[in-house]
Amino acid sequence: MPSSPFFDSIAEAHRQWNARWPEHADHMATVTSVMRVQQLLLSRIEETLKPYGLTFAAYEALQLLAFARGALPMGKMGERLMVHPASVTNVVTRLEQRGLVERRVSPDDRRVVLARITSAGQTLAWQATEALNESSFGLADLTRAQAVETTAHLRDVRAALGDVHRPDQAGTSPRDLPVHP
Amino acid sequence: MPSSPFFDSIAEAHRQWNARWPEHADHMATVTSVMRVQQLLLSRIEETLKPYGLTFAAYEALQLLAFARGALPMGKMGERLMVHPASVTNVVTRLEQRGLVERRVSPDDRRVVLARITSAGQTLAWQATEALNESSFGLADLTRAQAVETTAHLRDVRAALGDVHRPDQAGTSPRDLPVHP
DNA sequence: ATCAAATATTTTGGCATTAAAGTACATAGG
DNA sequence: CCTATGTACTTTAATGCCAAAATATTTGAT
Repeated sequence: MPSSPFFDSIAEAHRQWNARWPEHADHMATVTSVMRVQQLLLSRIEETLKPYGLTFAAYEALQLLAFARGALPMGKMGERLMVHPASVTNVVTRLEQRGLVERRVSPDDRRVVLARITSAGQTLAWQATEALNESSFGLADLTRAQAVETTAHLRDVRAALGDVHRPDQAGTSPRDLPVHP
Repeated sequence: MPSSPFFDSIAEAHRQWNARWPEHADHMATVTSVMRVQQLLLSRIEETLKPYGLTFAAYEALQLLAFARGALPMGKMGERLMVHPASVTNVVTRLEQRGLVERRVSPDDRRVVLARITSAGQTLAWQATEALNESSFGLADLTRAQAVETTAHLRDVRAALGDVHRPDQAGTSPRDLPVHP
């Protein structure tokens, strides 16, 4: 019996829940675990990105544009990143101010704003990606096998949340649900 | 081959990463999965809590006080919830304005502020908890077995992140690392 | 006893996110 | 045409989070 108040705070929370609502304790523990891991990962990743002056949100946007061949419409970026359109406006504005990204109105449709990464942006994106890879995204102490297994289980969770089709029935009917309902 | 651009956006990202940095693609996919699941869970949970006027952060603080016997120091709340002290100040202020929580200075140490749940707060906490339990915290479509397995794998991840001791060696030496370094 | 260091909380500032309203543009139907 | 409706993006407002500075209080060392 450890002397510190909580050896594993999630196990402790599970016990408390189990004492009152045993039917729901397991799902509660899963949710709490996801939240906690996300919190820890995010802080490690942002620590790695800090030298490059990038938040994780900014990195994701920049990396998306780095992968893209040419320019992307703002709306497409929001879809891919699965964030609100206003968030795209925010992050692209800040990247643009630093000269990492350029905006221009689409010649085809003047409602559309296209974002394109600059060469300075490409350089920074490559460096930041290298740093993240080197740090294994904060998961250096996790074996690749553990990573693969965890991802597989989380895919089940995503399936239960409607983010993906049943894993054993790939290619059935693609879904095109709006991200922002 | 699905006709929609991304059948599973995480599998797609894994392929892209694997083509360039095969050593790191598995860890990247794990991180991306965690982030995505957290996002989906949080939005479901906040949807469930909306009728009670609670965000998830507010719910967690309120529930912590509901479980506590008496009053808790603000700092203790931050430790338990693993959030920044400023966040505790914020959320308690808002709960206090709604009459769900009361603040008072500790008689023992006048630097310390104690927070205690009111009876109105207890009632609301109980109702919100019932709603979350009913919704299985957004994971109603996940079996309990899947929930348990996922939690176990995430415990490995937490262990790799230093959040918990090695799962097979419980009770070694309790750690008392500060949450906010 | 006094003064420096540590502790507990709040304040301030910056960034992120969402919802809702506003602006500009495109398109389809009369 | 030209108007109604829809689309793409931005702006605004509210909330939340963290980091760092500020404030108040206690503790420890000389």
